Order: sequence, then C-alpha cells, then structure tokens
Amino acid sequence: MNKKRVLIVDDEEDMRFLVCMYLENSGFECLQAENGEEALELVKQTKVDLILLDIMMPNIDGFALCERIRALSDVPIIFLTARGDEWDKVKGLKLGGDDYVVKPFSPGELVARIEAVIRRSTYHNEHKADGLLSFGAMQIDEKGRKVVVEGKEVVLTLKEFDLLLFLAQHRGQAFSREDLLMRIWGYDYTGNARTVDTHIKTLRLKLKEYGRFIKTVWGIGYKFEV
Amino acid sequence: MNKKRVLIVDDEEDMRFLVCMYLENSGFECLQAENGEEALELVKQTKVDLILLDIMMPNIDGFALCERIRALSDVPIIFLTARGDEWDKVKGLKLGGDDYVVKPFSPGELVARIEAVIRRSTYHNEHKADGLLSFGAMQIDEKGRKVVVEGKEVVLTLKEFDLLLFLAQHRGQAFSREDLLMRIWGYDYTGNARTVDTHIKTLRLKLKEYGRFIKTVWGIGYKFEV
DNA sequence: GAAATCCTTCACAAATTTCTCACAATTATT
DNA sequence: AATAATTGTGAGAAATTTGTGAAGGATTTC
Repeated sequence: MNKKRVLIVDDEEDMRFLVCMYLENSGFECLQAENGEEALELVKQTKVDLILLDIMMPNIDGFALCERIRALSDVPIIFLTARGDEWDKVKGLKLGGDDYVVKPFSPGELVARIEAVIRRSTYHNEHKADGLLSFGAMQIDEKGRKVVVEGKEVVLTLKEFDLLLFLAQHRGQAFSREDLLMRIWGYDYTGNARTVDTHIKTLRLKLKEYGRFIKTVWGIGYKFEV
Repeated sequence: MNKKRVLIVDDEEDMRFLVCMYLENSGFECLQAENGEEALELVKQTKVDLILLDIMMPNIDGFALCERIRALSDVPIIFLTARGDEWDKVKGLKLGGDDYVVKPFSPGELVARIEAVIRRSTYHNEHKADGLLSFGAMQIDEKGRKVVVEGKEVVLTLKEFDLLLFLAQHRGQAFSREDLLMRIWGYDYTGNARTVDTHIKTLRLKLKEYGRFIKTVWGIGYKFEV
C-alpha cells in the first residue's frame, strides 16, 4: 500500500513541524500549509488523503476553510481544536469534518484517529456511488463496465472485467485462485482453478503496460497493486 | 434555493429521530416513515427530493420497497445498512439505489453523501426539465415523446421510446435486461427478458447509424454511450 | 367489428466468450 | 545441479449469449 498524504493546516510553525514529524515517523507523507489560501491551493493541485485542520487561524478560520475545501473535494478532514466543548463538535461535523481532536493530544491518539478516518474514507471511496476507480492513467468505470487506459477504451469481456474490478477494489490484497473463483464466479462454481490464470493472461495482454498492476503472488495467487 | 425534503424510512424511532435532527440542523426538511406503506404513501402524495432507506425492516424489506418506489418515481435513494452480509447485496444490487451508507456513520459523512446525491440528481433533473436530450444530430424530446435525427423525425413506438429515453438518461451506465424490464416495464412485470433485445433491434434499425449509441454489453445487457 | 399497429415469444444462426489441456517457462527446494 | 512445484501461454473445443426473422397474441384505432 502506498503512503497516505496528510495536509497539515496550522498557522503556528512549531505545531506544524511537530505534527509533521510524528506523522512521518508513522509512515505518512506530509504537506504543510500556513493559511487557508495555501491549503486550498494544495487541495486543488495535489492529491491529498486527509487534512488536519486547526480551527483557530487568523484571516480565515477552520470552519470557513472546511466549507471551501468541501466545495472542491470530499477529502476527509480532522479538526484540531483547543476548545473541547460540544458545540464545536456539532458545528464541525455539520460542516463535513469527519472527526476532531482536542489539543493537547498524544501522538499515538492522533495517528490512531487519522488511520481510522482514512480507513473509513477509502473503504467508502472504493465503493462510491459513481463507481469510478482511478489508477494513474487507468480508470475503471464500474457502472459503465468500461476500462479506459490513457484515454482509450480497453474492451474487456465479462469475466475479465469482473476479475479486474474485484482485484482493483481490493487493492493490495492477495487472493488465491479459489478465493477469486468463489467471489467472482460464485460459491457453487466448480471448475479448474487455472482458468483464473488464463483470464489474468488476457487481462495483462489487453492492458499492456498497465497489466503490471496485476501482480503474481507466488504460491498464493494474484493481487492488484499500483 | 429552497430546502430539500428528505424522507427517512426506518423502523427504529430513535434512529429516525437522530438522523432527522442532524439533517434539520444541516438545512434539510425531513419526513419520517416507520414502514414501507407509510413511505409509499408519502412518495405518492408529496414531493420528496431524496429517500434514506433502512434495509432491515420488518414486513417489507428495503430492497422490495426500493423496487416499488422506483415504479413510482426516480427520486434518489440512499440505503442505510449495518455492515455485514446484507452489505454485499447492496453492492450487487443495481436496482436504482443511488448510494449507500454503512452504519454507524458520522453525521458529516451522511450529510455530505446526501448533498452529493441531491446535487447530482437535481443537475440531472434540470437537464430533464426542458426534457431535451441531445447527442450530436440526434435529439430526444421527452415531453413531446419525439426523436429527431438529422432534422427528420424518427417515429418510435411507446416501448421503443421509453427504452431509448431511459438508456439515454443514464448515459454510460450498463443495465441488464432484468433491470430494464423492472425500471421501464414496471417492477411486477414478468416476461421474457429477450423482449428487450427485440426492441433494441428495432431501435437500431430505425435510428440507422445513430443506433450505434446503443451498445451491447456482452454478458450484461445494454448501455447508451456517445 | 375489422384493420392496423404494437408487443411478445420462439427458434435458429451467428458471434463471442469461457474453459480446458498440454507444454513451456519460471521459481523454489533438496 | 537436479528436481519439484508453480505459473505463463497458445490453441481449440465447449458453452453461452446475442442478432434476427417470423408468427401469433394483444391492444388500439377507425
């Protein structure tokens, strides 16, 4: 699994630096923004997996910024706040913040919260209503049952599509041939497990260099990994 | 913009009340229904912008209710479900639920989902409002129930028109024959699924080269794609 | 009530996909 | 280095799905 990118928005440099250090030690990649404008710019220009947002900032406060970010993206937001009262919580959540952490906080708690929110969010995003998965220049449109690589459609058969979709939806997870048969072909399917290999073969052929996303896990089966 | 009206269908009163409170705080107007009958009655008699539908209910379950609502209206539906086996059903289901949210959910997430679905849906409806869909030199006039290709009217029968309209309104999305029968012929229609093929055939014939917009999705059904 | 139109079903041909198998290539084990 | 286990691959048979014409039933129109 690739590193998750967290954007830290806080006007205090020390605070940003401290949090950044914690998170990088815990395996996250960090971006920093000193104010709302910087934050918005980063959200527009780069893929961010989660935002840590200080409520108390000059010029534009965290709540207002949250609204403006929400207009651009569904990226999960965790509020950092010194005020721990219930009103803040309700107001924050109402605006689309996904959690909040009260300062001062322990590094462990913060990391745990971040991981929980990201887990929830990727879980949902993978199964989003518009059913669109993107991996670089490859897009999988679940509802349209269509795969586009570098702007051109790659025509897949039913089983090929189902197989690719399933693996992509469970990115990073390895499955045995039997698992795949069970979950894609159905519980009652009784057929040769090597059939999976054949479909993997044609998938790799059709996807050309993007077939590299489908990895062989020797002795186990296959997985999808970017 | 006037307030959007959300119908909450859940047999647990506490749940309804809680969700209702959150939504009203976020600027929605709420209706509540304790069971399927109440829900159907409200859908028939009032304008509803979105339905939040609990899957697990006594008597009539959420899936069945969804079908019956779909027979009446295209109002967007978000399923509420506890994580577990029934979740898989939702995923597999393409009966016209527009999204689903897994319990427990954060208020912020719920509101965000609702807003996203409503935004998408009213966008769609605004386009529908003038009831004119255009695809190159082909126009579908919903209100006039008339199709014009390169300036000349193509005379379609009732079912042909409904089928073309439905597919065109859900451009890019693949539907099984059963889905199409359900949503165009009605949820209680019991007929041969291949009937759809026959209508597709005559549609393609009548639309001539514009019949290419109707694509066969092998092993699944059909979709409309420009 | 007759005629015309529309909808549905059916059967068969055509197209496409899926599966199996055998052997080659690769990777792990002794 | 030899052997065993696992995976890659090509070809073709088997199975599935779709296209289509024809025909009968249903519905609407006159």
